[in-house]
Amino acid sequence: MSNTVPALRQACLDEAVRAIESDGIENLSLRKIARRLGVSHQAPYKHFQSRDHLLAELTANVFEEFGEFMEQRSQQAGVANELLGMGLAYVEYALANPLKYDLMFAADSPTPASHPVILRGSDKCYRLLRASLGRTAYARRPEITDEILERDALLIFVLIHGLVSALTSEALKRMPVADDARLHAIEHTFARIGSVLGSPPPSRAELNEISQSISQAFPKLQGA
Amino acid sequence: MSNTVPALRQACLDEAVRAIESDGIENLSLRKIARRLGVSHQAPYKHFQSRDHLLAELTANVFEEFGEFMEQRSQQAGVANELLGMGLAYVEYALANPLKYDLMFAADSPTPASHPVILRGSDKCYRLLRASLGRTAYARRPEITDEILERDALLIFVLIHGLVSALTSEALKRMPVADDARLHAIEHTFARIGSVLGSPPPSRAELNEISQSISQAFPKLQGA
DNA sequence: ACGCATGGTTGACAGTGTCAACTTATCAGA
DNA sequence: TCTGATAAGTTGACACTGTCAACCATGCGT
Repeated sequence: MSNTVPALRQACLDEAVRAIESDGIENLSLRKIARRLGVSHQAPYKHFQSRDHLLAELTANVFEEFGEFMEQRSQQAGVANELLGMGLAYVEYALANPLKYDLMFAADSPTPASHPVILRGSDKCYRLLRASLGRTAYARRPEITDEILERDALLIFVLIHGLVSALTSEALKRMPVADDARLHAIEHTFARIGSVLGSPPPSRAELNEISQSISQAFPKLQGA
Repeated sequence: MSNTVPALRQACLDEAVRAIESDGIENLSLRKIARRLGVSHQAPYKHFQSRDHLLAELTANVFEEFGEFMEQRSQQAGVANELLGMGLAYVEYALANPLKYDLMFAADSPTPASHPVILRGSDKCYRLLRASLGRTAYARRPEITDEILERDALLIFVLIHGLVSALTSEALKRMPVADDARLHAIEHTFARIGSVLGSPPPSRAELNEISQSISQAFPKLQGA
């Protein structure tokens, strides 16, 4: 077959995620990968034009994994809680894989605009959110036009992304945020998402639903 | 005087922000700074233990600048609009200085937890937000306990930080977000902050106030 | 049998952070 | 005034990085 993927290419990608997760993303070095794979320092360059191209490929893969994770979780949650399930999956994935999350959304190194490969996975993620939002009761309210729905989809992303970003930001860890606020950040955020969309505050029962889902998804709220 | 700050030290810091703003933060090199200042490659090390120590110092300065900017703007806005003024100042500063913003909040390189210098400025920023929130009508509602206020302060930070982060993220620039939603993201977010805090939706007049402040702060919504 | 693309090699170059050692100059205290 | 220490700046080296260039093997289509 002419389309078999060379083994080394995949091995590089695999080793790269291991390296990133142990040494951090900006300490990733193609030479180190080559060394660990017992191969010459130039071998990876036969499969990736440059370090950034490898990063971009990796990012695309992570986006796909991320999207699949969210899709699966939101389906498991059932129609009524689809959006909540997806949101929690988002946070769960991000907190469990902070470096992969950085790969996707950190402004700096990994994702120059010149690597369209990345679209492969990132498109899907956003469509997932919008589609899910479109299926909620909220979307059936008469005043919710397509335009408003689009704006609110972005707003929800902003909120959840901000939550994750704040929870993993080194800066915020050091700010004088009350411990209670930090501990309940996820719960509090999800409890207020309805209000953001103009729904009445959640009922006692809905709040319990949320708390329960959260304590299930985050048995131990992450430490360092 | 024994406490005069060496000129080279300040020159390094100044040159560093210039370098960062032209070449990006991870391309900052102490050697390049030394070269541009016409000085040997080791001279900066007499003033900064390591590259990261310089970055940390820089970050502390930026945090202070950021805090002062927000404080000033929120005072200008007057008591009634203090919080709105501060929020807009936050976004304005971040969009005008994306690399400085990264310096403060990017997870990766600049801010290892081992550089307590940074607290110097970051503490103040958060206290500013909480104090400002504490002076609003919202805070005088009987059901708003200290605990809730703390949680909401964090929630507001999450929302605004997420907004900025989304607007500057390379990933999001490429996602299939509707143009209208992107263009009105700031406006939409601020229009909904009240709802997040459980206030009734803003009146027509309040919405106009917001739009006006925004178009004043962002004469041209930023391009690339 | 030939040629040639593919995947691999070694070698070099410029650039980086950082350690170490050497040179000054400045300034305090004897 | 001499002395010595300390701060500020120098040169030199080392290990590391990404990447260019050239070379070598293998295997496949003509």
